[in-house]
Amino acid sequence: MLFHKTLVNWYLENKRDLPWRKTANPYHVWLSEIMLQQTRIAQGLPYYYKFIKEFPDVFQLAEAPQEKVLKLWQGLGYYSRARNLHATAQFVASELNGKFPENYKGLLKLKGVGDYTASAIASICYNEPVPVVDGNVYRVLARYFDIETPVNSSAGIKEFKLLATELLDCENPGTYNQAVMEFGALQCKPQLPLCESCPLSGSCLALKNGKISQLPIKLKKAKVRKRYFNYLVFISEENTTLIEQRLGKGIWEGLYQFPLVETTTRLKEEEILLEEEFISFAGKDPKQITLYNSSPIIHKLSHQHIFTNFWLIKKNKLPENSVSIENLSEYPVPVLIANFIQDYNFSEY
DNA sequence: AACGCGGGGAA
DNA sequence: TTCCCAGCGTT
Repeated sequence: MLFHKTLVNWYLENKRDLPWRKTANPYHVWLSEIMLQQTRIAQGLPYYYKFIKEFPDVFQLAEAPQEKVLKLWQGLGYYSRARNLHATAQFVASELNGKFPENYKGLLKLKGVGDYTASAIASICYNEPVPVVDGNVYRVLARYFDIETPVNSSAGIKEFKLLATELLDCENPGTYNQAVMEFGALQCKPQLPLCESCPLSGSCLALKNGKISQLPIKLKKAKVRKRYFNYLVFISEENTTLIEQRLGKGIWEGLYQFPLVETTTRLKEEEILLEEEFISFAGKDPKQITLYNSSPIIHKLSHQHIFTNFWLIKKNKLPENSVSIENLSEYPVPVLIANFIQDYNFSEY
């Protein structure tokens, strides 16, 4: 049987019941695709429900303050997706009368929509014959055809895109595209794929050649960077604290945090208390400054390990721009900060 | 072409 | 630990 035919048959039998599969509404499909970039369905699903409930259409998303969008996105990671999502909603609402572009080329122009996402929306919503090539597709094709070209090399990107184009089921590209991805997620999994029950096992070259566990091949990425954060948690007698928004480029852009003193090396407790920058923010009265965590909290991201200390600093009064501790939960914050706020119950003050 | 960008689940 | 997830934008 044809490659695409086998996959679509498998898909119709085995696909998961997911909310964005019940519709061809481009707003819903677009939202789901942005959320699922580099994100597992299990992790993205609750966020999808939250967003659909809070913003039933593109106009309501467009009208929302960016902070509200970021707050709803909190915990999902890759926050530039949320900012681009919001910007694109505003563009579609105001410039396109609320109608998304109806083909690959037009969709590709939207912020946050790249080759994969434009192909996904165009094929699913408008039946345009364009192939998706995501992590699942790389894996399925690399194995089935025993291709050793690194999938994240420029040669690999070209080769797999071309192959995917040839394999595409032009009659129902949306269903086929979802079929390959679902097949990669459930059957042709990264670890311990289910080759015994695989409908393609008879013609899979990697299986035949005993190379399933070696494919796909990826080029190694850069090492993780270590960083050392000291957060200054001020607490006034009026139960207010100081927060700041992370500006400029870099991690957690646009999110809020406590005032931060970052050091280039790992310092002992006594040493940071002597740092000029630390003193200028926190003062040097040892009676008012205590370290909350007994050992550094290590927040591990795929590209950074952040060693964190939270310093509690009592003050009589704080500047006008301090915020009430009760209102802290309204601000979008990194998971690192959210965990602290939850763990440290401000109740004793 | 290479890098930066989150957080979490699975083995 | 290590891998990798319905990738994109910037440099």
